[in-house]
Amino acid sequence: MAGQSDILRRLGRAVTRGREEILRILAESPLPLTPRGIRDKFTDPKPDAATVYRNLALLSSLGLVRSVALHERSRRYEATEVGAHRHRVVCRSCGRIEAFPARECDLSRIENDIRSRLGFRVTDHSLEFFGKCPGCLGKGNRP
Amino acid sequence: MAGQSDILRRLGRAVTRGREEILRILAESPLPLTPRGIRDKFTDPKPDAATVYRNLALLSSLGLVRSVALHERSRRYEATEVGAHRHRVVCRSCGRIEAFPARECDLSRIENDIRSRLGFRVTDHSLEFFGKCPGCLGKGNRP
DNA sequence: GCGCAACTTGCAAGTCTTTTGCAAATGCAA
DNA sequence: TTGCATTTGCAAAAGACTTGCAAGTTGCGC
Repeated sequence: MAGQSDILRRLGRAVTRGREEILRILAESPLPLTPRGIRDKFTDPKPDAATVYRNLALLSSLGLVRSVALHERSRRYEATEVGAHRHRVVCRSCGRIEAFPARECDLSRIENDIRSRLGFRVTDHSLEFFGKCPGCLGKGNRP
Repeated sequence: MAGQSDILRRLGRAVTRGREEILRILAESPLPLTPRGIRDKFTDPKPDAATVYRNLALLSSLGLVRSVALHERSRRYEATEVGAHRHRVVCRSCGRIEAFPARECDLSRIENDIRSRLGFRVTDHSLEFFGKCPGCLGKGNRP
């Protein structure tokens, strides 16, 4: 998809291998990735970690990628897909993350409520579920 | 509230000043605090940062406190109040965090869906809204 | 294609949060 | 009060990110 490179170009930002790869890697990943995980998916020569961080910050400020907070040590990023709206299920035992496309997450009423009661303009939200995955439920550790 | 100290005692964990203070500080805070922020609220002598981290890990594993991921550099913690269920609104411009007691966040249908479709047993969820607070909306920076 | 200016990258060093080892201090049950 | 497991403080380390700077690329006009 050249659309995102166009966005970069139009904003006067260079289209580099690093940036295109990050967008591709995130677009192909079913789950959000850490900066480290992203770098690992590069074929050699891998970019410096600092470059990955800088590019994620840039792409994030342009709205092309988005960071996801999953109570982990490191942050994760995912590609911003127009229209698509995913949430995640995280296993507290093994850390497994699974995407969960909420068929209808109607939070618009709550968002309206927030606007009228607090004067906040909500631009996005994050919704994650935590619990135990089937595998860990079977093992019966810490039920 | 002595109930929480009882829980510690019953589990064979010592009831120390550090632990009681953390529970009290979090219970009194309207917003989730970082480990650093918690330590700052101690009256001298303040515990070592390592102790705060260790105790937060302990209290968290016992379910007495819970960590909240707000896309910040540091994690935040809040006291677990039975029944109470809060969400937060975070300003992307100034970082201001506001508690938002959702009158009805009916995610139970989604949680049921997750259980039946993925086999995941959901124990809790995190829901945060991001946007701009009234103050920053007024300033008109990055509308 | 060429060259310049602006933007990017790699590298190294630095910051900040969180974790860990260990000996001294403390909590608690008997 | 004693004994012993649990906790704490301290110091060092690990890990995630950030920043300064010189060298390397990209984009644009020619």
